[in-house]
Amino acid sequence: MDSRLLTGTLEMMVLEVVTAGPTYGYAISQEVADRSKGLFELKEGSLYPALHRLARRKLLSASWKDADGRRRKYYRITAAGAKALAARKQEWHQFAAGVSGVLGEAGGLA
Amino acid sequence: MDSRLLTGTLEMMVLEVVTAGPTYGYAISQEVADRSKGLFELKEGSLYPALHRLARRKLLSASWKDADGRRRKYYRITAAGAKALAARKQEWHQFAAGVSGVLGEAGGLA
DNA sequence: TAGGTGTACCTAGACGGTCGATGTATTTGG
DNA sequence: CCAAATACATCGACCGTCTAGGTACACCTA
Repeated sequence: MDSRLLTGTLEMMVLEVVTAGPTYGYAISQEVADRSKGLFELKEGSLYPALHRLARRKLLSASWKDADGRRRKYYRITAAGAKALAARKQEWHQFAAGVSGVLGEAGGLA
Repeated sequence: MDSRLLTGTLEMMVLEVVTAGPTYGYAISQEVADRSKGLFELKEGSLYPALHRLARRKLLSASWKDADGRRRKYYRITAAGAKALAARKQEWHQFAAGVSGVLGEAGGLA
C-alpha cells in the first residue's frame, strides 16, 4: 500500500470514525485498521497531526479524560465537522468515479 | 476537487492513457480530462515532472517527433510500465475498497 | 522485581508530489 | 494582427505522511 494514496482521505476516515461516537486517537487507529481489514495502519506521525489539524479547524473538539487509570484525549465531531465530512465523502465518490472513468471501467461519472 | 487526492493516482492514470498507444503530454492531459468528464485537469507542473519520473524509471520510453510542424515528445509504455500499471491498478482497487470499508459502505474488502 | 508488551500521547525533521507562476516557441482563427 | 490554443519545461512554495525518537503507565510472566 503506497501511503501516498492516503493523502486527502485520512482526515475523512478519521471524521467518519469519530462520527460513531466520542473516541480517542489510539482507538481510532484500531477502528480504521479493523474496518479496512488491516489494510490501513495509521501511523502516529500522521494520525496525531491530523487530529490536531481537525481540532484546530473546529471540525473536532477535544477533551482529556481519565479511564482505567489512563490519560486519554477524547474527540467528538462538531456540527462543522459533520458538514465537512459530508463534503469530503461526496468529493471522494466523485474522485473515485473519475478514476474509474480514466481506467475505462464501469461506474465512471454519469 | 482537492488536488491532494491525485497523489499516487496521477502516474497510474498517465500509464493507463499511454497504454492505448504512443502519445504526448498535452494529449494525455486532454484525454484524462475527457475520460474524467472534465474532473481532472492535470496541471503542467504535475504532469511533466510525472512523465519525467516515469521515463527515468523506464516505465515509459520517450522520443521526439515532428507532426503538424509541431515538436512533440511521444511516450510509449514499456514492458516494465505495463507491469507497474497492473500493480498500481490492483493497489488502487484495494485502497478504494478499504476506504469503502471504513466509510461503512457496500463494496468493502471481502 | 525485572523486563517485555500493549496502551496512549506527542513532536521534529525528512521526503516527495502537486501547485502556481513563469518562460519559450509555434500554429490557428477571428 | 493579435489572442488563444498548442506544446514543452522548470522553480520554489506548500503540505501531508513517514521514520524515528521521546515520555509514561498498566499488565503479565519469569
